[in-house]
Amino acid sequence: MSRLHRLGDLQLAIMHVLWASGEASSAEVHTALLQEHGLAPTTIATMLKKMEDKGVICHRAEGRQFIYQPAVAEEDVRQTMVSELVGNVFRGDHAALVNHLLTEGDFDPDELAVLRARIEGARREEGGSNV
Amino acid sequence: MSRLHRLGDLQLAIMHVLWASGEASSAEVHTALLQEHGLAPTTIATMLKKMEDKGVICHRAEGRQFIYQPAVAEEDVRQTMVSELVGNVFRGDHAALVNHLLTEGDFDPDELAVLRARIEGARREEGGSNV
DNA sequence: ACCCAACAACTACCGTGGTAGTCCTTTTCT
DNA sequence: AGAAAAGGACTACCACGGTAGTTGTTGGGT
Repeated sequence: MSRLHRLGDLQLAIMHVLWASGEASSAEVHTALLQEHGLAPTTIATMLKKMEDKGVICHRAEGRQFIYQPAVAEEDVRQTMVSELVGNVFRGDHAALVNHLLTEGDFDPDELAVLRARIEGARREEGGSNV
Repeated sequence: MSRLHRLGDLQLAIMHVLWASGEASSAEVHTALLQEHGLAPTTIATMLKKMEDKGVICHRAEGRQFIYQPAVAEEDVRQTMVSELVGNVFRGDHAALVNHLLTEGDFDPDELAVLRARIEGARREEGGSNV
């Protein structure tokens, strides 16, 4: 039932590296995040260890190196994080969040078209025969 | 420029009480949250103090009691929290979050209609004639 | 006048995210 | 073989959210 995966900023950044590349060594994650975060290699290694304890990633040894892989799907994490945001900030009103995004965000016409199509799809799915 | 207001779960729950009622004493906040959280009165009081230190609420003395008021707008907090979620979880792709919500969330037809209207509005504003 | 209840203040403690240093082992290069 | 580099293990620390007990003061009721 996809228990909740609440991740911190750095943890999410690391997960994105792993999701994108499928797997990566500590050093690879470090170099991937060096530009935006500029952290020490040991920081990444420590975080990877903590994340493995947490169960969101797992590792396999390759020679002396550890190769890490995601143990949770990006979709699951998104699910958890969005649910929590909706629950805590928007008091469970997910439509209010969409509204907020539409009001605040600058969407270009292409994105809006995609979203409109999505809504049409959801509407058909939801209402079924009668709408 | 509305610096970032990152709030925890309990802090958000407290803020909702204050936003809803305009102002409240520690005891009032406690009773308001008693059902869902069931926390000790001192816990609420401590949290209120920390939040005031943080600058998200302020208080005024009324007799021996402190009456707390929000010092940040709900919209500002939403802005911060959503921006952070979009940045950290969706890598800045706000449309992806809307997409996620449309895919995952169960919206009833009414909500969908409202959202569709919103999108139409945004589209006109964005791409169409000047506004 | 006195005692109790209310309430703020202070202190304490835990978990976790984030950051990093040091140490120990193993491999590799000279 | 011996030194250096690489990389995991262990330890340490800080900030902050969350949770709550203890203390001290003060105002109100009897």
